This record gives sequence, C-alpha cells and structure tokens, in this order.
Amino acid sequence: MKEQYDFKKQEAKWQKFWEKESIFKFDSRKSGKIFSIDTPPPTFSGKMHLGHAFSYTHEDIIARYQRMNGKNVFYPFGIDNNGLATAKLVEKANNVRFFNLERKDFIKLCQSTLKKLTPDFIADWQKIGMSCDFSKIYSTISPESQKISQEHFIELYNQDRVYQKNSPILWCPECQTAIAQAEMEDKEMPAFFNEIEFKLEAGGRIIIATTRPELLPSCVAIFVHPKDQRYKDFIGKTVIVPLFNQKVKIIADDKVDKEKGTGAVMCCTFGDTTDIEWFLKHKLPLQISLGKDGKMNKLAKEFVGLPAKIAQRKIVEKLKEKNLVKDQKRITHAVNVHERCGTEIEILPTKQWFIKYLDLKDQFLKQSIKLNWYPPYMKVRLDNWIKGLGWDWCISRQRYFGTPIPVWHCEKCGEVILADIKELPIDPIHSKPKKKCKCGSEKYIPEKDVFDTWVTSALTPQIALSLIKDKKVRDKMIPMSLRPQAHDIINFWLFYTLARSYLHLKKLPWKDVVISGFVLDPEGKKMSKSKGNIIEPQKIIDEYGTDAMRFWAAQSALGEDLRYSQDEIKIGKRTVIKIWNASKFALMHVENYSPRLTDIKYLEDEDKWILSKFYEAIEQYTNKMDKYEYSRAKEIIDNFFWKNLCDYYLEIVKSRLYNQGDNKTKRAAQFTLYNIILGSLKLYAPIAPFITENVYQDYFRKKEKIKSIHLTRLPKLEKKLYFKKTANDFELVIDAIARIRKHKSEQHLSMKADLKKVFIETKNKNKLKKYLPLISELMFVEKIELK
RNA sequence: GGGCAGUUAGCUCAGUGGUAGAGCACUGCGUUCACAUCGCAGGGGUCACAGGUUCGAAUCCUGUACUGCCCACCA
Repeated sequence: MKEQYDFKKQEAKWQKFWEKESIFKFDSRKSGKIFSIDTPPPTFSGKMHLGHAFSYTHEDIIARYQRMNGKNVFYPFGIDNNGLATAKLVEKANNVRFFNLERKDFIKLCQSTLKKLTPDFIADWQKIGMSCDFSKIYSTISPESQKISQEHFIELYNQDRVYQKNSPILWCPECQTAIAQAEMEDKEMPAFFNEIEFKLEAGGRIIIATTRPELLPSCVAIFVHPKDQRYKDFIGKTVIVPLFNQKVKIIADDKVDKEKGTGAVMCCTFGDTTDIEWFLKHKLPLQISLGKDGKMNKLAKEFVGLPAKIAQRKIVEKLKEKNLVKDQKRITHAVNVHERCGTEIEILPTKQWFIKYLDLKDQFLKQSIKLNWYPPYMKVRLDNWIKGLGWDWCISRQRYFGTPIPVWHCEKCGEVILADIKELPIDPIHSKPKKKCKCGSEKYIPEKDVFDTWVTSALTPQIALSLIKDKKVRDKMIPMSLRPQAHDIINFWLFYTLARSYLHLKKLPWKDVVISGFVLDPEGKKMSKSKGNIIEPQKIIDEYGTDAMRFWAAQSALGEDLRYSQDEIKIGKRTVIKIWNASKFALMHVENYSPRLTDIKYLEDEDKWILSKFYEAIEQYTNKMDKYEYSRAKEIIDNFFWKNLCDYYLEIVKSRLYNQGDNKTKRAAQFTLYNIILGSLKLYAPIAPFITENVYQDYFRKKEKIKSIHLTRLPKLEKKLYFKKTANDFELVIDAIARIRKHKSEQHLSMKADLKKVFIETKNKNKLKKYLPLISELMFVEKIELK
C-alpha cells in the first residue's frame, strides 16, 4: 500500500469501478429480501446544492447498510424534469420566454437543453458516492413516465375523481400558469397602505384602507364589522367607487378586523383569498380588471394595458389630484408569492382541471398512521396539512413543457373525449381521438394544458418500479420499503404520493419514511442565493473528498438540521486518513497471513478484549442502523475504531507483530487484526464508501474473493469470538495504562521514558497481577506495585 | 393566532430516574520504529428559568422565556 492516500484519484477510480462492474445493478433474481427505495428524483433546475448532498448521503448510507445486511436493494435514480422548474431553467439557459415561441419549438428547445445538461447534473449525484443503479435512470418527462402519468389520470377520470371547473385559482403572472396551494410562500414586501375616500350615493363618505388601489375597478363591495359603532349606520348603503364610478354596497361581515386600517375594507374580485370567500358567501358579481399577463384590462379604462404596479402608482396619483387619498403609510407586509419565481400571486377565475380528494381527508389521515415515520414527530406535519386542506388538487398548468392532459373536447357538445389507453403517451394537439363523440360530431378541440409536475412525481413508486421488467416481481414490491426525503416537501411530494397511492391502489406507497433536516449556514441561517451564503458541495468534495463530506453529513440524526462547519468536514477527512494509516500498519503485518479459525486457540487476552469490544460494537451498530439511526451507528464505530483499536490495541499488539518468524502468538495477533480491520472497514463502508473500498481492494479482495466491499456481508456476531469475562478483566489493564500515561504526563515525561517504579491503585489486585509484565513492557516501567 | 421541535462546556452535539459526557477549540507535554492530516494529558458546565413529583431530576409533570420550522392571517 502506498504511503499517502490520494482521495481525488481514488474516489474517481472507485466510482468508475462501481459503474463499470455494475456493482449496484439491481437483479430481482439475486438472493435476499428486497429492500426498495423510492429515491427522490432531484428537480432539474440547476446544480446540486449542499442540502442535496446532505440528505442523499443519508439515504445512501441506509441503502449501503441494507445491502451489506443481506438485502437485495432496489435503489433507482431518476430526474424530475417535467415541470415548471425545468422549463424556467431552459428559458434562462437560452434567454427566451416560452410564450414567445411556438409550442413545439419550445418543447424541442427543452429537450435539446436537457440532453446537453443532464450528464453533468447526474455526475454530481454520482460524485457524492450514491450507490444507485445508474445504468437505468428514469426521467419524469420521458415517454414512459408520461404514459404512466396519463394512464393514471384516465383511471381517476373513470373513477369520477377528475373534474374541470371554472373557479378562482392562484395564478402566477410571471410564469403565466395556475399554481397549487402548496407552491405559495410568504415574502415580506414593502407597500403603501392607502386610505381612500369613497362617496356615499346618498351623501357622506367612508374611508377604506388598501394596499391594492389598482384593484379599484374590480371593487364589488365594501365590508365593515357588524359591531363596529363607527359604521353602524353605513351598512346597506351604496357607495360610488372613485375614478371608476361603479356603485357597490356596504356589507357587514365579522371577518373584518376593526383594528386594521380604517376598519372598512373593499372587496375586489379578486385581491386575496378572503375576497373569494366573500364573493361566494355574499354572491357578489365577478369583476376582473387584471389579465393573466399581470396587466390591467379594459375594465381599468384609461389604465388599460399597464402592469399592475404601474397602474397602482398612476391610480394613486389620480386619486391624490382629486384629494381622495386621506393618508398613505409605508408598511411592510407579508404577501403570497410563487416559490419558483418570487412573483406576487394573483387570483384569477380560469378553467382548470382538478382531482377531487377533499372528501378523503380522513382516509389520508388513516394512511398517515400506518406509515412508519422516522423521526415520528414528522407525522404531525402531514396530518396538519391534510386537516387544513381547503381546495381540491388543481392539476392543470398553462404551460408548454410537461405531460399533456390526454383529452379532447367535442366542439359541438363540449363532452370530454378521453385518449385510448393503448395510444399513450399522446399529445392531443398532435393527434386525434379514435372515435366520434357521442353526439356524433367529429370536430374536437385538443386540451392544451399540461399536468403540474407533482401530478407525475406523485407516481414515482410506479415510475421507479417500471424499470423492473418482471411484472410479478414489480407487483410484489408495492408498498416499497422506504421513502427518503427532506421535510420541506412533506406537504407536496409525500402527501401527493400518499394520496395517489390511496386513490389508485388503496395501499400505502411505502412502509417507512425517513425525513432529513436542512443544512444551515455556519450562523444557523437558511442558505439562499439572495443572502449570498451558499456553500457548494462540489467545492467541499474537491477540497476534502466525498468521504469527508459524508462523515460530516452522517453526524446529524434524521430530521435534525445541521449547520455547515468546515471544522467538521476536516474531522471527516482526518478519519479517512486515520483509517488509511491504521489499515496500512495492520496489513503490513498480515501480508502473508491467511486467516485460520484454528488460530483462535492461541489468542492472548488483549486479542480477546478487542474481539469482544468489536462484538459489542457490531451488535450496537446493527441495532442503530436497523432503526435508521446512522449518526448513532457512526458514533459507535468511531469510538471503537479510534479509542479501542488505534489508541490501545494497536499499541499493545505491536511488539508481538514485530516479532520475526511464524510463532503462534503472532498468528493469533494476525488473526485478530485481519478480522478487526476487515470488520471495521465494513462498518465504515456505508458511511465512507471510497476509503473502505480502496483498502479492501488493495488487500482483502484477493483473500475474500468478493468483487467489492459493498457486496460483502457485515461482520457476523460470532459467539466463539466473544469473551466477555476476559474482556472485562482486561479493562483493568486499559485503566492501568491510562493511569501511567497520566502520571508521565504530569511529570512532563515522554511516554517512552523509563520508570523505575510505579504504584497503581486497584480494587482487583489479583486479576491485574498477571498482566503486570505486559504493562511493564508497554509503558517502560521496571516495577509496578499494586495498592 | 395554531402546531411541531429545540435550549447541556467557547462551538457542534450525546446523555430520558442514581456521583455531568464526546469531538472540535483552548492549555501543557511528547516526534526515528502506521499516522504532525499525529500521540498523551489537562482546564472548562448552578444541564434556559420557576414551581411540582421523588429518598434522589439534565432526565418525569406544570408553567414561563427564548430559538428554529410548518400552517393560518396578511384589506
């Protein structure tokens, strides 16, 4: 073995080796129970970030552990590239907007851009040492995935779970599409809180407060609180909206906050979700002044065609001219923005497709109970979300790039014509229905909308399993064993997958769910581009290596957030080097040794001690790993390896190893070292796959005959290598060594300084006595007296 | 406003009823013989606060404060 470990060279080498030798290829005929993982397909929207490196390391540790524990691991890899995020990346990369291109040209552009960028994107995931089967990768935009998505849509349609409805929907003017409830987020924005005077028809005035004066043309009512003394006499009266002159009523509703603004508020269809509520409850007219492109329409009269923000400024100017603005306060308030682009959400009535599921809330909650949650408290987040659901699932998006909704509409009677299952996947724009409409018409209008990305990614269990050709095997694999993911998308991906699995199969999609936390910056803040505190995993890997990065990631338990700290990465790197050095030393002494079980009978007590310590470590490690507590498992192997093995055993056993010739006690030491080093490497292998593979290949492979350490089995609990009593007694030696070390340290002596005489206090003089020669030799003490 | 989690050494975190732990950082000592990308040793904490249960509480209960996250509100 070479002197220094070159992680850059070796990590690249072993990654290639795994690919070339198909080490992680799934074969359903292999032995062992299947452990299947519903790998999160990363959204194709840019580079891998540190949070990815963190959580994908967690699931990979689990996958590698399960594999070495004898399971036949199905660990696919996919890319989520069918949605808005990908389309936006394509727009940015090519400096275009989708609506300026022909639909088919934009789709072509997406496909060519994907082709160009995908290899580098996947390389990032391979670089962090993921043990997926990269020979078969699914993409959520592939024809196969589209087919699955469309099939399942048709299934739901036939179950009467799909409907189309004209309704107020959350709309992003930037992306020009409907979005789902879950895609909104809060953002603090500065605004003016304007107090505007409205004249009553019968004389008098009322002052309302608003941040959205540009919506005056859509004002359909004024609301006040029923118990507000100030406005008691106004209820039921008619006011005239300034500038636009429509007449609206003053209505009482207890949802009005008396304390806010002037206590009087205008209702516009639609400014926010409360407006929708009032619109429905009080049967108000629908007045839309804002277009899908975020510009004012002709209802805004002279302000037509202006973007909302500019219209707002001009309208306020005009109101000021007429002396109708009574006050204007600068405030910051939280507004709903689209999480993908940060644009303020508008509410527009449009025709959209929905999946009906609000009636199934209780069923979903029951499914949530059946799942095994790691950590358990994450369940509450899903439950809260389910309980709070207020809308059916809006699945349509007004975009070009995505899975088309496979239907046509009859031009004559409006009936929906479903595509034939055998024809899928189809794009209705480019094909025709096979049959006439029931009404006899042959004229149809193709559906132009596409599915939202989550509609398809909620089917990842089905898509992932479609990579397996044998249907019998596939069917047996539902529910899958594990869904790993981060907590930010419990409301989306986890919920939607659970919901769809229930809708289609009445089954859980998986048995276990493990939830990773987030990576925070060194100050404990969320990382974001705007804050400029992004730390790139690629740089860390370049400087310290993947194993070091994985050691860092592995220290955090499931669900726990972890602050990034360079020091912690350095500790990981040190562990890699320590593994290298300790192995190098040990293997130097077992070069010509092949393990023979008969050597057990020559074991010395220190051998029995370390073997027993290792036996206990395996037991505890396995126990933790089985519960997905990899950070605890890491502590156990770290502790064993650094303290017991490197600090004590290797020091104690040195003199026996340096002994020339093939004597029995040396062979026993070699037997011990061989097993302990190989065993430790195996326990470290899920966490640090590269260094362990490297040492294994350099030395153990020719003796163990298995192609990769990652295909070997974890060390077994061998009762005949567990010597509990001897190990307990030997702790006295460890204690004595520590005491002498302390004594020398206090006397400012070298550990190798000779001592004439040392006193050791012990409760077990008799037991310690027989070890005195060993301690004397090891600690350079001529005489030890026990007290 | 509702919910979830957390608060232990300077930092990151273990520790769920029995005399406070680890790693990092810090200090001192020590290098031919696996490793200075090192070894050995040391200093350092009224376990957020206040009550309660108990022979005994970091640990169980109640309340408070603070931090983070999710949800709701956001005219």
